[in-house]
Amino acid sequence: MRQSKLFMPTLKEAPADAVAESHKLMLRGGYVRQVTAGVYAYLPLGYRVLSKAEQIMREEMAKINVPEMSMPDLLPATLWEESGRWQKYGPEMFKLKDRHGRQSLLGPTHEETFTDIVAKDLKSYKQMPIALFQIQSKFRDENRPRFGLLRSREFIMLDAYSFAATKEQLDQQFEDEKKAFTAAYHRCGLKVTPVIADSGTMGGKNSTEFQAPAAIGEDTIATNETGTYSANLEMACSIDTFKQEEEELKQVEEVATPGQETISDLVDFLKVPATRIVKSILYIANENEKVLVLIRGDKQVNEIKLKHLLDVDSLRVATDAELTDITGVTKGSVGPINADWADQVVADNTVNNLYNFVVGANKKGFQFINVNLGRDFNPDKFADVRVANEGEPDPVDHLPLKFTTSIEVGHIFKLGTYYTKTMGANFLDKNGKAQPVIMGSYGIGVTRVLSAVIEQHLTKNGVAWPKEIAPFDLHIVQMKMKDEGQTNLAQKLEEKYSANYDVLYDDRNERAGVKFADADLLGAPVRVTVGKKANEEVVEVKRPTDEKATEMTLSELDEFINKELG
RNA sequence: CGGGAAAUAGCUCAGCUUGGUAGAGCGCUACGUUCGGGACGUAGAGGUCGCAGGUUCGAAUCCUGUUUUCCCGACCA
Repeated sequence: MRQSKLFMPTLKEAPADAVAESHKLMLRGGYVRQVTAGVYAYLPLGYRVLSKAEQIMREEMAKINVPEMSMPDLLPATLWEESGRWQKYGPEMFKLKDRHGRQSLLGPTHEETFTDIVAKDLKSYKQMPIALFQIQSKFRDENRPRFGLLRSREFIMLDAYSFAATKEQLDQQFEDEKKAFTAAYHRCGLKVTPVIADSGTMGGKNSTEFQAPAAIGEDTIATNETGTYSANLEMACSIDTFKQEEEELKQVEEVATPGQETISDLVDFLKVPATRIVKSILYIANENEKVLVLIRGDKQVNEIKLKHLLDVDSLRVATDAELTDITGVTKGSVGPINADWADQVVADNTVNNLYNFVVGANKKGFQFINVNLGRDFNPDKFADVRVANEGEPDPVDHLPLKFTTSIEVGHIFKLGTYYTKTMGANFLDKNGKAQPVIMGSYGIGVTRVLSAVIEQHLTKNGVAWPKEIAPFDLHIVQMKMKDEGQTNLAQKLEEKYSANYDVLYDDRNERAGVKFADADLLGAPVRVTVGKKANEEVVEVKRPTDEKATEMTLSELDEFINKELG
């Protein structure tokens, strides 16, 4: 490809709107342009990278015998009413009406469509296990699109769906997909950690996220140094290292703590450590159930864990008005004693084994001190509902947890029979008995992969593309277009290497500085500069991470390219 | 959805407080000089100042409304 013909509008300065380094680079390098908030056009360079990443993913799917197909973007609401997600999915769905007034939507994911079109056609256990995938645009009306391709409203996703007759088959399919995904990320040059994850609105209990550590990530993952434990912070568990010495039980006392609302207020006011105070927070589950959650003062409640524990669709902290309405007191005075208004009292495990601690007295501006479990109150259940802290031992090997921000580049789910049951996709098992098909779903955010790869491969002046997804393998940069010797050599190299590689030949009549700057920005794995020594058939070769270029003869170049690009 | 900021040339921004015919740098075009790390000079092209109302003799500037974009958070994957 001749660079003079490639629409590659590079910028010296990044638009002020861009914050993430990957976003800036994609705009500066001429990979993408924004059309509207969270919607991007892929220019030739961006499209090439995208296509290469998709090709890798196609190959990895083929290796596990999963064929490609394509579902429509435009879907009828009726399908989603069948699964119950027309309501449940919420405002994130792009909904629209056609001219006949029929409700439609732009697909944010395709569990329903695959259940309808594929699962319902699987009539016998003999047809399974089987899986299919597609790569297409997905639409999610994100509340707040940001960071370029990292959180956009229209994005490209690879989504695979598996159909099994038995749990064992599903487990095997899940492992196959996990392997294929891992291989695809690896080939894209992306460092990825699989972590324990929350399955959100997708349903199912067992899900794994693929997280790519990066400076700009929206997620935090907790891992130990050996990698034997890794979880999204939303799901991470850790061992509580605090231990209170056993004490003689003292008499409960009510003390006035006027105006003290927070734990740190009470620490100062009562002169006790936060570990001797139990925080009480009122949650509203499914908009009707009042759940009082207790946790030791130095810890925080993990709402995702709580949501799983309670097995509810919605969960939120009660508003100040609701709190007063329900308990009669304000923040800071709520507690578990005489809390008849609570439908359920859940205590985090950190509350166990405390002695003579402080809780709200359910009387405005008062606390009880010297409170003890069993004697003064009993929670309905104990559970782990706290946010893990960095440095605490992991639950597997008891090694300290390290937190890393990262980008979610994929998520795989063991869906089970939720969709097939609600939508009625049954098959006959060996005994001739009707059973719902057991499904799994597997997604890679293809456009996120691009952002993540860039985030992980930034250089001083651009990016160092991993060779398998670089927009071009070889960048031939001719210094002087008017020099016939240089032109001859550059064209000779272009022709020779185009047979096996993607070659970009910078044939623009630009100054050397401009060409070098653009070449750094582009970051092809191998750059060949054709300059002064063209007539001696000597070129300069540089990889994006090399400090300096190296002079090479043509045969040395040949060897180098074979070694670098394979 | 709560909070904050912004919208003036392709990009980065000034001008607005104190109303008076639209500015700079980079980029673009032409010519000349230069020619291996985003050159220099000269001459140009390019903007209904987001949109709609209002105040005024006169609005980029003041007022009202509206749209869009970005950031922090909540939500979500």
